[in-house]
Amino acid sequence: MFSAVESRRLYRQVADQIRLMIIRGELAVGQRLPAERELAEQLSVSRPTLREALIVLEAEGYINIRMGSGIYVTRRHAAEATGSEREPVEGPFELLQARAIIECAISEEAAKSARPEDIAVLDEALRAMSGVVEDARAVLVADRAFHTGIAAIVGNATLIRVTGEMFDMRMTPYFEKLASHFEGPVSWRSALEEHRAIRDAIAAGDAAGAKAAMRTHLTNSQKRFSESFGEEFSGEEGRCHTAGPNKGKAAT
Amino acid sequence: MFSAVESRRLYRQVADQIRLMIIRGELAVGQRLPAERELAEQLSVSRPTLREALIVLEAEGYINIRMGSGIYVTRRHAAEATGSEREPVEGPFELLQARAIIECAISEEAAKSARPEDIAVLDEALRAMSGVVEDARAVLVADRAFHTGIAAIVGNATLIRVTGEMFDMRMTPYFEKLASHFEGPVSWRSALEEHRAIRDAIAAGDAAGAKAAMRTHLTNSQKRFSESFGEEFSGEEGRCHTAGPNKGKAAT
DNA sequence: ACTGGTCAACTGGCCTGACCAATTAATCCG
DNA sequence: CGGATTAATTGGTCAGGCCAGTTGACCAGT
Repeated sequence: MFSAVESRRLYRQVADQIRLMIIRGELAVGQRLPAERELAEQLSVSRPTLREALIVLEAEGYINIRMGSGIYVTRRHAAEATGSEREPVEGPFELLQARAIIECAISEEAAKSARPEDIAVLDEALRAMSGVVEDARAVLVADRAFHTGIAAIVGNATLIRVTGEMFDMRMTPYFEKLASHFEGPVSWRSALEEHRAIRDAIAAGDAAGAKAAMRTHLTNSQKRFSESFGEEFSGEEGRCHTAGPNKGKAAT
Repeated sequence: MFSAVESRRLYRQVADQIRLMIIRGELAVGQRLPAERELAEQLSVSRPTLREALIVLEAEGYINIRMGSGIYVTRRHAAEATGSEREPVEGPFELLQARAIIECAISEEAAKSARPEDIAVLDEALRAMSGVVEDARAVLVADRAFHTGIAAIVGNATLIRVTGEMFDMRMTPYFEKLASHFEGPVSWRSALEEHRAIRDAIAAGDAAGAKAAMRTHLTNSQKRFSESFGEEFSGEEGRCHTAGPNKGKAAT
């Protein structure tokens, strides 16, 4: 296989260069870039080419172009604002943050309409989880059952599906590899206790309490994760596919 | 209010138009688009403008531009990159309820960390929407941009993706057929007003207000829907709390 | 008949230069 | 001093042109 050489289009080279400067922090967030005409001259390209590069960066969410005003740096990392999605999975911390926001709201809602039958479902999931804490695979099934069970209380299929899909994102090889470092009987038992707190709040019809308990749970999950991996990953810059059990630095 | 002059950037209108044609399947995947010069003439824009629109679509992954060869449609949905073609569509009311719960929480969070640049993005979406209220296609694009724009404020790619995916569920033939009965310039103008309220609350850093405004917006959407729904298909009852059988099943 | 090379038509990539429209700040007037 | 006006700045769009890569038809050599 002779790696098809892709002749880089000029506007892409320009976009790459500016994007790199933003990521490296050489262009501060909020800072205004030079005018298009000036920028084009500095980069030795024509204005249309420079504009095409800027449009790419705007589509990626790095900059914001305002008519008559100027070009401004909006964010430093690709938090993707426009659907130019990259890898199907986002970072672990990002995922947990999203789950915290969404599932907290769901728990709050669930507490308002929980019936005895719904609580029974949660109890079943808890019981199952307590019995398989040693089994890395089985415990995940029980964990998932608990979280989707909460969504099921609201009685909304979309919520159940979204909750399940977010949970399933950890079922990728990359996530499992990372998870194997911090998930263990000890951490699962902690998670189980937090689950019980959530269940109790929902059973009591305590919406605020359920929300808080869920937030505590997912925040702690995040904490357990970061502790096991140390600060090397705290930056959590993209898919560092650092194989190996030893926690090597994310060689990017 | 006075129908806001269409001051939208031209290349975005062009991009929106082509993107919608792709999403709707009017342009088949793999199909080659007309040459840039010809396309520009058909759309009554200059070639540079058309190019800028195409570059946006390429950055979003909808098309693939091969120099010397042509422009090809690569995929129909932005989310198709994951390869998972989802079909299990839930009911309209169910979807709106789920969005209400989830997007309320996101708005609440967004209000806590909104910066001027983020508000500028929302304003851009609002302005775009106000100019195309008459255009059933274009208004959807602006609507989507507003909702994902809020998620983008939090800076979490997962939230952006989930928000976008939920929105895109209305892009199915079934939903569009139903929507055609209740969506119109009048209802869109109401939605626009509600959007403005949400934007103002977020800009003011009012978390509770943002949450409430978003809930009002999606509740009203549901109301608008059900009113027209009732006229067309009178009799149909309480579909909004379906999912009865799901209530017992935790693991899906 | 098949292979390899040449060539012309087509298509995207890039440029120059200009004008329009929105924004912003300096300026003027009440 | 404050609001309205003007002028400079900046992004948005356009026109036309040239260059470079792609493609396929055509032709010479094996």
